[in-house]
Amino acid sequence: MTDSRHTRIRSTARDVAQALGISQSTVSRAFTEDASVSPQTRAAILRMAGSMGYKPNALARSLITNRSKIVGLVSGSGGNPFYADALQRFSQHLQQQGYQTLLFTAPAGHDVDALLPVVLQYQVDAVIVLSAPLSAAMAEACERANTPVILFNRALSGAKAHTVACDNVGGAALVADWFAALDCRRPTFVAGRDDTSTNRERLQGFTSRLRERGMPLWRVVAGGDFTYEAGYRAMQTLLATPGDAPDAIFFANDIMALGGIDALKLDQETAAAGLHRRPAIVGFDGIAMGGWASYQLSTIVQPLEEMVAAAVRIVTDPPPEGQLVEAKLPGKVLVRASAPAAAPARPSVSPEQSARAAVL
Amino acid sequence: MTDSRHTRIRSTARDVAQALGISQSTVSRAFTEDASVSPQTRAAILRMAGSMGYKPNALARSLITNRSKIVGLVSGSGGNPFYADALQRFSQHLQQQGYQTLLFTAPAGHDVDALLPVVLQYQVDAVIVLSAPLSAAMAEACERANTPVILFNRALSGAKAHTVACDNVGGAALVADWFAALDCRRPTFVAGRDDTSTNRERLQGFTSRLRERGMPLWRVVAGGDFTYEAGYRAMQTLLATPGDAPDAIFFANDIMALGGIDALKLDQETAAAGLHRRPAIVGFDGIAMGGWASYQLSTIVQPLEEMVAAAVRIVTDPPPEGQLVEAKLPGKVLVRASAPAAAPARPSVSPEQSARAAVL
DNA sequence: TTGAAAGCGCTAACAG
DNA sequence: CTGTTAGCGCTTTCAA
Repeated sequence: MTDSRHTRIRSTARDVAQALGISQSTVSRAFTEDASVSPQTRAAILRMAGSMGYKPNALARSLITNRSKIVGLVSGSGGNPFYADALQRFSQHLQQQGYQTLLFTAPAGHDVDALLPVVLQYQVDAVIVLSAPLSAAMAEACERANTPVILFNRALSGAKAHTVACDNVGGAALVADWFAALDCRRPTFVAGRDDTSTNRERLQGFTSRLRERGMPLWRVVAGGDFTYEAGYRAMQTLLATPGDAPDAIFFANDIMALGGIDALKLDQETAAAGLHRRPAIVGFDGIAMGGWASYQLSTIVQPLEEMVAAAVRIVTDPPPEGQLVEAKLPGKVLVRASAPAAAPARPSVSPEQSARAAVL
Repeated sequence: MTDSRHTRIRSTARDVAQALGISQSTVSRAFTEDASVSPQTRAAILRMAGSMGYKPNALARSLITNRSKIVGLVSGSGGNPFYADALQRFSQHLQQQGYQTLLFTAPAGHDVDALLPVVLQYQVDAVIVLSAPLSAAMAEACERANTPVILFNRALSGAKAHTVACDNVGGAALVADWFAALDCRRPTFVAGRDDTSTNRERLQGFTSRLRERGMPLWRVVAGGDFTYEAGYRAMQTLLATPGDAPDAIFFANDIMALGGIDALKLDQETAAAGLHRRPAIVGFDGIAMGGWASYQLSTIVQPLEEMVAAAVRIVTDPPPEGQLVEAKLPGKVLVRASAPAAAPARPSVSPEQSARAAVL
């Protein structure tokens, strides 16, 4: 009576060795890049292994080398395309460096604390946290387990974790400059989840640069969430008192801005068209949908590829013991139709960039 | 001179045992659900483990149990939100069943063959292939390695692999019925990648149901790709000869349809508005963006949640040896503004249903 | 209920 | 260059 669950018969290094009448360790060496095996033996081994379908067991290897070549990627469950994109790139970059990605998704609304013990059981070489909050306690647990943690676009003050992020404060300041150059009178911020560092930093960077320029922040609308629906509702709120509309709106991220644009469109269809001037709209992220013809969203583009590369580099070339990386990469202005380019004269946005608006 | 890479000191079961003056195997038992340990010893062990930060090493466990509780999830690199959504759900469902997800992403344009050997080295309990083609040869390699393969929304004739998919043929037939009820004269199909089973099946289901109803397929436009841009260009092609426009278009998937809608909008702004009547537009998938106010895309919704659940069930409750699952789940019509609802009795449009178009 | 011992598949000394 | 030996951290008989 054989338990079928225990019947995963895959051939082992010993099987190959026996078939060839050589020692098991020689077989092992044939699969190690810089081990001393004669070319003939190696060739014979590889041929035999091929015909027997043998491949070294990565789990057994990890046990002895103490390095699993697995990275735990912990992510929230929001539907933000920016993070879907990031996830794909992480997977590809890591793969290319010989690492595997073990994916964990936090249930909606939860933080990732409950997941981490499991992640650690799989002996991951590092943990990357991707769009979900992590408690300081858990960061410490990783520290104790000697597993580096990399926070991607998340800040966690005082925690022993590496950080790779877009310069949210600086990016938001660019938006303030932009609105100033457009001579806007009623700059408005639509907030996402306000317990996130991205939201706080974008609001803060926006507000303080406006203040530096002597412009008061006209209004802040709480979206509550980084979603299309939240952006849509926020715009409705803003349009509720018709005589009192903003002339420039900075949304906490792109997908909210898309919702806002849609709400605005509907409103302008309803009201006598052209009754109030279209406000300038700017988002943050640089997701593909912003370039779609219906939106033509102006935005601050995060240097996603570079950010991912930076995070992966921390995994592949770990910094000296005890040293924490804190990378903050600058975002770039992308001008499309939703907010006109600023005039050249003042220290703000260059006009030549409006050429980049073409969608196809 | 200690090699720092080998210095991942995490406490082991032996450490805990020594600290408690008991045997290592007792510690092991404390972490197994139905092992015989006295409640007191277990409590003591768990407490000590907690304070030492000990957790069983999942890799070592896999080595002996011959089950890794890891599922390899192999995916293509397209930016289709439908698959991003599927990925998230897989991750959550598997997690909930105590399985981990090892993620592999095929480089753009490639099939997943090159990835599979690596996947197998990690001793995954199953492989799920998600939006990328898999060769029959590779499916066989998995078979030899005794690892079940589950193809998600992909067909592979003759291969020893389980299959979970939406009923593309049936769904496409629903679109044909719909267009017939609308009394369309020029039903058109915009194709995606034509080396995919999804594309073939949707075209075939559409065409043959049209034929059954005595309606000729008016035109097929090759998109080339399942992308927004491809849909956009296809629509431009269709609009190139103005007197000769289709009155109903079925796009191979949602995201192409969104591109098509945008191209159509632009065209109608340019041309004297209302010159030609808006064609009915229907997509396939049911992605969130289809519900956005700018699009209001009518579509065939894939039962994604059920499909994922079905695939995961194959992993958790494997069918008897040698038996292959072939699940085909029905899609559902979702009426929004881009294609009017068909009247129940007669082939005409009921106006009241356009009320369902509201987005929020 | 507990401990001792064997061994999963592999890598890494150490001899030869 | 190759074989022998000793474990990596764990589960699992088998006795006690």
